Amino acid sequence: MRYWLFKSEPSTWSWDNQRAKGEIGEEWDGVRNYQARNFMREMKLGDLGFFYHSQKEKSVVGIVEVCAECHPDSKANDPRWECVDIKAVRSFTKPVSLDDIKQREALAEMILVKNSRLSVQPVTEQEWREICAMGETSAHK
DNA sequence: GCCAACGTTGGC
DNA sequence: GCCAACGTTGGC
Repeated sequence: MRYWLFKSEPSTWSWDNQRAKGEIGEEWDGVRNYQARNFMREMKLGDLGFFYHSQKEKSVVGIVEVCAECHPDSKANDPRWECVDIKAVRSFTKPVSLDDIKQREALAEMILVKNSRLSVQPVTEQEWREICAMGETSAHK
């Protein structure tokens, strides 16, 4: 099982929009970048991902799960573009900001930091654990 | 709002 | 197949 990060502008598609879809989830449509698409092709059912708000917030706000593997993007009129479906799993009790991430030595090599323009990217297990620990206080397990 | 970094397109 | 021109993203 692998870990990922999905980036979205809240004004286009926010964490609230995503959560409103519940267990059904939603297509991660709109990706028009080969690197990002290729990562989605590698995703498997049950893989987990971070949901990141770009632009003003610049924070990881919650956790999502892949609930449909790669398929054609229903909103694209070009068959090259594909996407997975994801559903919200839970919200962070404390969103983890890009600043927080940059301050951690262990997270300095994240693609989020190194290549800010890639909207779908893999996350290592160590990075996953670190950010989960930062975002979820012990009070909420 | 600016601009650096990165992708894509198309002429040659 | 190269590369200049252009477009987009996202942090600042």
